[in-house]
Amino acid sequence: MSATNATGEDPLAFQVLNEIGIIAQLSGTRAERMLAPDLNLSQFVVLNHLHRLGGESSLVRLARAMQVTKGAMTNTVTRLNAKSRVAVRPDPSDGRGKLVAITPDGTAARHRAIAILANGTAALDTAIPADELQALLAPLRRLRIWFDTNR
Amino acid sequence: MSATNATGEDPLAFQVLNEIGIIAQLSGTRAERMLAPDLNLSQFVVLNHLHRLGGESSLVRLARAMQVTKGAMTNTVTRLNAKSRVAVRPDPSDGRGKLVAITPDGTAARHRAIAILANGTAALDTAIPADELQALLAPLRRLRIWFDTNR
DNA sequence: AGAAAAAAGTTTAATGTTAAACTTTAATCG
DNA sequence: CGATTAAAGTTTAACATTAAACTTTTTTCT
Repeated sequence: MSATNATGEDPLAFQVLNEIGIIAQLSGTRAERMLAPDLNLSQFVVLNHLHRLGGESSLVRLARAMQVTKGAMTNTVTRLNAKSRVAVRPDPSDGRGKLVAITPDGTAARHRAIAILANGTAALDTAIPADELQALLAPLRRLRIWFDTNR
Repeated sequence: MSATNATGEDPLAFQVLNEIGIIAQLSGTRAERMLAPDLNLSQFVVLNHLHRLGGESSLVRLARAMQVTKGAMTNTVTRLNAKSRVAVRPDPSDGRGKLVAITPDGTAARHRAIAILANGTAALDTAIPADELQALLAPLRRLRIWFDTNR
């Protein structure tokens, strides 16, 4: 059984994942460049998550949400904490745990980042119609959920 | 002007790129795990590219095609060469350049990798209908081309 | 209650990446 | 031509990440 079909093309799933991989890399490095040197992308994603959450979260929950290891999250939170963009306190109900919350400084940094990134994708919004982006969203979510479930 | 709309949601482009980023990460680490320790993903992508190309390519062209730096490609090609999966020779028409070609060993490694990866996404093919994947392809290509053009 | 297992977080070594400096060769242009 | 500029490739330092070992605390089980 060959993985390439009669036309010599890669299987459909490969093609889709290949496009997704390239887009992720290009948009990721683009975002990194736009945010640097104030924030890196990992730090922004954590701030954004905490902002949406509204409250506190633990390191392990953050690591799971961001799909990184606990060690990587230790690193990211340590750097955010060093710039007072998050506040970290011991979990009063669990001696092992810590609780991480976004600070006013962190909220301000997130706000600046959102403005920068939105500005950076403004041209995209004009190049690709909103309904086309909208149509992508549901299937992409299904894909993401599948990978998230089957790992 | 705020980047979040009246419902408090992220802008559409953010949501799409966020899903894409997560899928890329999950599918990438999945592929890495499946290929290890024989190949890593970068090496596979280079072999796959050279196979499709059919001929030789230079380091810089490979680096551009894979969207990585020249340094990263030096690293990847050096490792592939060490396992005789590519052959490297000086470019006869340019004293600075090198030409990289896939070897029979490289073709075999690629073939094994394709089989492994196709097997790994077989479940995906049953979970997500082919026409849904097919429908994703064109808009994703447009997105990829936009990011590729505007960097 | 006590022992064993699991979970939260940190640390370490290894890996792969980028950006930038550098060497060598080719192309440009005055 | 000769000098400058650009391009191909390598090397280096810095950085983010992972996997795995480790410590501390909590949960589970008998």
